[in-house]
Amino acid sequence: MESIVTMAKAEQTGSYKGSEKLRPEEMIYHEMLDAILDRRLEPGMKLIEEDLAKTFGVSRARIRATFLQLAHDKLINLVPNRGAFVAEPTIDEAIEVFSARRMIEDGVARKVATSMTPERAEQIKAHLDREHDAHHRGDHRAAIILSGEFHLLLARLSGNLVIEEFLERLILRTSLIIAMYESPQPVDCSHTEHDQLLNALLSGDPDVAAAEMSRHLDAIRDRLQLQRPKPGKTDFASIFGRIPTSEAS
Amino acid sequence: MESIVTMAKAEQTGSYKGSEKLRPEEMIYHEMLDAILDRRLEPGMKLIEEDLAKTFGVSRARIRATFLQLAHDKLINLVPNRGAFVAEPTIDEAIEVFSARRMIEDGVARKVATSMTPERAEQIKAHLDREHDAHHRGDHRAAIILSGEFHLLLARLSGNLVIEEFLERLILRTSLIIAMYESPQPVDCSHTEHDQLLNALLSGDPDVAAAEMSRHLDAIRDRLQLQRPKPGKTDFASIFGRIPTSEAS
DNA sequence: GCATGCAAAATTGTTAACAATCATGTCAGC
DNA sequence: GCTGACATGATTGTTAACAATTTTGCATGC
Repeated sequence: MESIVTMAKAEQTGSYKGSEKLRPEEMIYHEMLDAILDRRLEPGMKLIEEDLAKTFGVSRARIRATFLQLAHDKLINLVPNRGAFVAEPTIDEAIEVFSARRMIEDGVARKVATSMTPERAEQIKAHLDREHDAHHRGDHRAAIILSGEFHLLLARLSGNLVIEEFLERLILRTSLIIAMYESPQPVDCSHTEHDQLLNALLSGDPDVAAAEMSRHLDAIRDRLQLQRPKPGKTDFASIFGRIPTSEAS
Repeated sequence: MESIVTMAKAEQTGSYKGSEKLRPEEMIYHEMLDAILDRRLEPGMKLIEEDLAKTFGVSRARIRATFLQLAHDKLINLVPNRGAFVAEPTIDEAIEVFSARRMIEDGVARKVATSMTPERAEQIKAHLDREHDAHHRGDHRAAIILSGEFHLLLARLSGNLVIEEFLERLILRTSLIIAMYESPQPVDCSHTEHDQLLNALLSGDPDVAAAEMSRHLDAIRDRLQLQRPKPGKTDFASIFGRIPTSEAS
């Protein structure tokens, strides 16, 4: 099974086969990343160093280093003397991430809108074609990846590496949030929203572009189920009232 | 000698003495941070694991973990099989960092301007008073710290923890850039610019606030000497023409 | 039956020794 | 005298064992 992340890198660089030659440390980081974003590792799950070390055939030291990376990206939590746990972004956290993205990507949209060229427009259109392709093929997995990369492409076009790297992490974090809070029937309509975004960018008006970007990010957020208590591993709320304390009802 | 960072934390929390109780790992991170920002560790300098381990009385493993943190913040470079080196931000990198800050802090300024309250205004004014104090006392060190914290305060008032944390790293990175490229006679006039910024924020107009923030960040950048080749450790350029190859002139 | 305390197991944190890699200096050969 | 191979030393990368901590299970006492 391909990994979401290595696939993403492959899409980006155009050489998927090359991903086999990743250094072991990067390989492990990406494998764990994928497992988390795929929810093969559920939020809150304990990550035991030695088990992972054996699984990947490396020493615990390397797993520890990988943990530091993932913790830095807020994808796992590191608790002293307790270990590592897959992150469980709260609703407030999710809202803040979207808010942060809006602040940053508004700026990205402004820059891209005011620095648009025919070549860049073509580049964006080519990407949208691939998004549409994936959508029509019914490839939900690829659609999610490409959707994230659309935002990353705009960040790259804005010409600032610092912003690009930060947004990359924020998009990963968003992926975890979506994995955790997405509605049961995932209605992936973001590809049409990306079309609208392109139109706004082509208008050349930074305010129009920023407004459209904000609308898009809000729409993604609003498609999530951020109002529910959303059961964790131990969900008391949905059990209360049904617990047979002695012999009630 | 107090550390810049622990001082900063102390200013922030109001309890400097408490910094002694930092966990050793954090202590080491902050010590190294300070040394880098103070230029006691010069850009490009090799950081040898064992020496540092002995210096701090810990194992190499901890130093290694600290390196990962610092590398993530782009304050050191980690080269496989070669070791760790204090980062040497290039001119292009410096320009990108300021550009990134402008994109983010424009948004911060907009939010703060539109959500201003009398209490918040007082909070900002109180901070500015401390900046003026430090300036009039001639305490350049404190002035630099407080200047950075001014921007962090605005980020906090913008109410987004994600942005706040990212900006904190970016400010550290800016500090290294300033340490590397500041002009010989440091003219610290940023405290008056912060006054102007407050006025803009009080106007309540997001566009005015964002414009003032951009102007301020550009001003900081323009006070640096980013045009020079800026000699590294081994400065050939300034030696060329004087080297006696055999017996020429 | 339930809470409390204790002991054993599991897991993380730390250290030291060993292996692999890279930088430095030396020497032979041209 | 200069170039390149080689040996040496320094440094990083890795592993395994040990110490400290937390979790779990069990027994004891109420």
